[in-house]
Amino acid sequence: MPHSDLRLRAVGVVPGIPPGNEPDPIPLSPEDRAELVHLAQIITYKAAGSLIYAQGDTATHSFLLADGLVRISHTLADGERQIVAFHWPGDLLGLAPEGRYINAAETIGPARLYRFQRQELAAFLLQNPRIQNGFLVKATHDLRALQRQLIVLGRYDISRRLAVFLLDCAAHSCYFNAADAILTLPMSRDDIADYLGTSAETITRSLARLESEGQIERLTARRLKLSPERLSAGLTLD
Amino acid sequence: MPHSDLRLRAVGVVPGIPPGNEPDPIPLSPEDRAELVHLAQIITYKAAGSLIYAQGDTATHSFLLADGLVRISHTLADGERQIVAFHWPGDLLGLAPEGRYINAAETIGPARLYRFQRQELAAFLLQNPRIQNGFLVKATHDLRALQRQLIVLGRYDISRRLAVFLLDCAAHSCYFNAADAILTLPMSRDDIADYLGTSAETITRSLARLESEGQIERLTARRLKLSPERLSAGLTLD
DNA sequence: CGCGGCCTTGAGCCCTATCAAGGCAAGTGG
DNA sequence: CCACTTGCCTTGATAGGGCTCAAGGCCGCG
Repeated sequence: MPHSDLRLRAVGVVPGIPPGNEPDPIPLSPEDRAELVHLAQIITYKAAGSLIYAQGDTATHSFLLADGLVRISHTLADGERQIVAFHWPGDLLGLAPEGRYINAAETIGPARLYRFQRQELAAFLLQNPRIQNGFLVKATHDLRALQRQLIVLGRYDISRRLAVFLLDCAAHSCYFNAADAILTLPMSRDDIADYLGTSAETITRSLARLESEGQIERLTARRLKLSPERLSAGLTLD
Repeated sequence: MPHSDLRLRAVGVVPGIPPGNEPDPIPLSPEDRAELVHLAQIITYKAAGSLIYAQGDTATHSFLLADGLVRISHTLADGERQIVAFHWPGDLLGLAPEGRYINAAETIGPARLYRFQRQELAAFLLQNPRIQNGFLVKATHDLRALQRQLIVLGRYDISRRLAVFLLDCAAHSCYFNAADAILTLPMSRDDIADYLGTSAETITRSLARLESEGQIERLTARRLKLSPERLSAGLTLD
């Protein structure tokens, strides 16, 4: 292959003012990327909802998502589920510090990932400070993204959580057509609800509310026409 | 000094079954620690509520908390505040990926920290893979802690959020006396509320509720006698 | 002793969870 | 091609947890 699609996704600061624009990835030299690819095995999932690893499994591998969308979820003893993150191409998965995965990782639609043996990867990173630095920067980005989600869950009502979420989705060009401002949601109401700390019914009602306020237009359940300016108008992030 | 108090705090998996026990820090060799100390400047704050850095400030330094307690908060445009983390000794602060601090960092009581020039630290880490690896592991721990907080905010009612929080506090021996199970809260109701995504009034009411259920006993506003088993009984985490 | 910050308590209302039922769309087998 | 099934989405009714506004109490400090 001429040059692989291995990359480390950077996280923008805010609900991006211009949706459809993804920030530049965290820099990795072509040589470094080649070395990583060399170390990795490519895993492909064709079906949606495939389990990449389960909560509680022995953590044998780490992953780098090349293509597709993955949800990271944690199920409580009473069956409640919280989705802790959606991972897009360029995101790292399974960097569990302990011997076991804390969360489950499942595909949403087809996906392709690079798979690394944890021990091998760890040893490799120690030998390659620049790449390890890329991983550290990536972890820092992910920390910031989680902090922002914490703010959203802690301080926003559901409509605003949803507005942030839709804008976040719109930042990924694969699901958002900037030309006509149409977002194609790849995940179910349940997934969105479990990500935003609410219920699927409330997601539906909030979408209806956003529509009545002219912030979005529901073409079908999964196809939404966004008005990015109106969506971000009510938000106070940054 | 014989051996410094520089260390990288590890994060335990759960509301620790035996409170008062802190997990072993992330390993750093004495030489590595000495090098880090050499690179750092020591900063001391005597007053509570001292500003270490403000939201939006140019990010010139990173910090490692040696002693004391620090809150990391983000204030929204409408004045709402969310506390994104409390930092204990051994935690890293100000690892902002961009040029500016996203959040503010303020002391809660007296504090002492190691301060690093960001650029210097970055260059140093590139030269010292083992130390950089320690930082990467630390970031991974922090990621996990944030994920857990996300689960708590997304799926728990306020009483249970509070139970988790109290157990977390009790994991830090400086504020928890394991002998008599007395926790001395270092922060105000407002701080707790802004951390748990609720209001100070609700914190008070939830404390009252926990007391009526025999999970805690309020000696004074800031001194609580905990029943760790009962507190963790209602929780479903892990 | 008095002041101010912090904590507690109360009342009313709104948002959202929950339970329940119905609609829609895509896929399957006859 | 159509009936049926199944998963997902929407809508309704109701109850309750938590927010907000407001006032009063407590404690530490000057």
